[in-house]
Amino acid sequence: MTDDDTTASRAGLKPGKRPTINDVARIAGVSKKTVSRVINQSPFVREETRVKVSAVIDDLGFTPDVQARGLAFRRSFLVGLIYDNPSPNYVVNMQQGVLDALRGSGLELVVHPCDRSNPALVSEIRAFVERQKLFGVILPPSVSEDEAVIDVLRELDCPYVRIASVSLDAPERMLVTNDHLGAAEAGRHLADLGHRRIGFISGPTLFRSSAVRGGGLRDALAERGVALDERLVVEGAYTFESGVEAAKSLLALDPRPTAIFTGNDEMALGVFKVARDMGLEIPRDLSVVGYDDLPMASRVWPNLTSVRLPIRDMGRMAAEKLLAPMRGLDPAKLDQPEVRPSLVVRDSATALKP
Amino acid sequence: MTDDDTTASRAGLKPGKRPTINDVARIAGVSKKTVSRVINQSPFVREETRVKVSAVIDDLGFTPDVQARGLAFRRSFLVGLIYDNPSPNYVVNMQQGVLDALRGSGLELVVHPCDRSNPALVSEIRAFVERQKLFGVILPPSVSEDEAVIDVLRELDCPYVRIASVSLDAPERMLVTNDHLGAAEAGRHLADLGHRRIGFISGPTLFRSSAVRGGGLRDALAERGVALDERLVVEGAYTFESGVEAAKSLLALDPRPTAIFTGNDEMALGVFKVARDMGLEIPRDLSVVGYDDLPMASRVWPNLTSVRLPIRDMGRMAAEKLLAPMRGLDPAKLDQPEVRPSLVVRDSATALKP
DNA sequence: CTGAAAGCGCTTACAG
DNA sequence: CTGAAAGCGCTTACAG
Repeated sequence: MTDDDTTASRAGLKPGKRPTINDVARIAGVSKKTVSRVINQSPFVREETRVKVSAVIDDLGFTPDVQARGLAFRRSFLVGLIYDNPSPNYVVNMQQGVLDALRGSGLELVVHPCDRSNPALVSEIRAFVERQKLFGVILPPSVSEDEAVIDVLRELDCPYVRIASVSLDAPERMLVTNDHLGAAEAGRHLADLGHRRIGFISGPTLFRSSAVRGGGLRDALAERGVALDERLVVEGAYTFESGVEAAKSLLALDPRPTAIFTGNDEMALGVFKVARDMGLEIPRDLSVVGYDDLPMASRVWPNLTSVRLPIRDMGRMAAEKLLAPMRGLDPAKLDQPEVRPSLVVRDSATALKP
Repeated sequence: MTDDDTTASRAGLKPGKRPTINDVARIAGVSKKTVSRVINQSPFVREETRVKVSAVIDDLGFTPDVQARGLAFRRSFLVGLIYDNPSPNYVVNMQQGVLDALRGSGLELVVHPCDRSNPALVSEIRAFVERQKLFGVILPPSVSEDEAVIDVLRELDCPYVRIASVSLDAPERMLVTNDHLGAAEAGRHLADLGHRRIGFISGPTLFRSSAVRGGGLRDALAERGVALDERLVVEGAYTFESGVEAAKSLLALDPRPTAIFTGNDEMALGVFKVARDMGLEIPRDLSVVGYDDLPMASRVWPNLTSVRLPIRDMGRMAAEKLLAPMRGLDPAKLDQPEVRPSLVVRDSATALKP
């Protein structure tokens, strides 16, 4: 088949130029408004017309110009991901999940890292959302918990979905992760291994999940008749270094805890380091359970027992909520399974020797 | 100051609606074309006029509509990052570097992971670039080495910058990382520690950097009078698992190598695992040097000696090349320092005991 | 150095 | 169910 056989050349389209809605209309013998209706899946098009126009669209390989549509709609086809989570693994998994949901929708993903300690945070987000007239925004923790940011999105009439460990908004704008459950599993695991003196290195209080995870641990232990000693609770910052500091203070106690649960894996590795420096062997002398199940959890020695959050799935589910109205679905009633963390048992926690 | 004092309300602008070029023109008492000239920094505007118009722009907080500009320019204000590197750390650092350069430019970053083994790779990239009419694209390895992808970008007249360990394109479209140098540093380090039987676990041949790093190692050893035994060279896949397999085969040799250099850190951790399983202690019984200097290099035990690539800087420099024409600069003559990897010496490689 | 007209490729609002 | 007109907010090409 030569170029001259294509519909494009038969219709006398300029080569090298993309076909427009006018070309489709002319060739299909309808008005451009009708083509527009077909593109936008309007029900007010006769089936026969729809088929005819669709055939021309496919034949020409026509795709509507996003800028022109955006200008007319006063809305772009870009989804923003605004995040302040410092873990590369978290960020990349989240991005991939969002992209999973966006695939085939014609929407693209624009990434926007931010820093909540930056005084210009809100004005920068405002400028970003307003300039790009974003189709919608996805907010993982902790920026999802920032009401000043949310206020701006509401004011700009920008759809959003928040991901958080507690319900902060209407169901159609929330994806709640059951962090209480994940921490509870970790707590039960340690209690069932016989541990009674259990240390907890929490995340920073800026993250709602820190308190939720602490609550999950506390409740699970209580369920087993074990009280969480508040003197064994230390606040970390979700970083390796903060894990080191917290572990030093916990392991300097006498008697020291026989097990430590950390709010994330980075801090668990800080515990590993301090234990090694003190000549303690994990898990023989100290059991450790982390949270996040980073790839390195299964690379370090001993392999780290950790709570896994399905981050990629979370990204996908949040994006699906954002797209639901476009697909004629009710985002509040989306049939999404609850996001449940699960404990991945490896070698860093073991039964307490009597 | 009340709302009624603002220029916007004095001029009778509708509240809640963003000011347009027409508002600026009317208030400044010029035509919209003149405002357009000011926005686009045309030299053909009298200084007095420029100042007057700029004042109104600032006063109104006017920012041009990106969709409308995009439609008229036939080009969006989006930079695409197309990548297939599987390392989350690499990806996030690269994104941050690109964003460093984009900050303040009004451009946004659209991420596009891809898979070179996907037969639809080229058509998907074409659709992405064509639909969004990208301002430009940045390509890290290995997709930067894919000529079919580059052909499409050329055909679509989409500016791009490639990042690679060898020069594959004109200087204004290339950021070359001196991987030969990085691997050579690793090689010299091991030779200087007295190692003679040195194993090399390379990356996949699909990555040009694999061969370049091997060459750097070989040349540095030769420089020290040490020959790289080709029987001690094994191809890995840049994954932990492939590092495990490669390490098994290398450490089963008799005599086994006294040191192993790996094409990346992931594979180095595979070596750690095998050594541990075999009862070999690093660095006493085996020295290991990695490449990438992932965050976990300083978390594992012993801390991993590794070659660091300034990935974030690379992202920034590549993006600066892409933006140079917009800033009236010549991208080929940009004053960018050469990208030089550097060896970060830690504890995983030590002097060979006689 | 400045401006009135036409156009970028779509959609909304209104008719029929 | 379908269409002609006007508009989204900018820029290009042409005058002056």
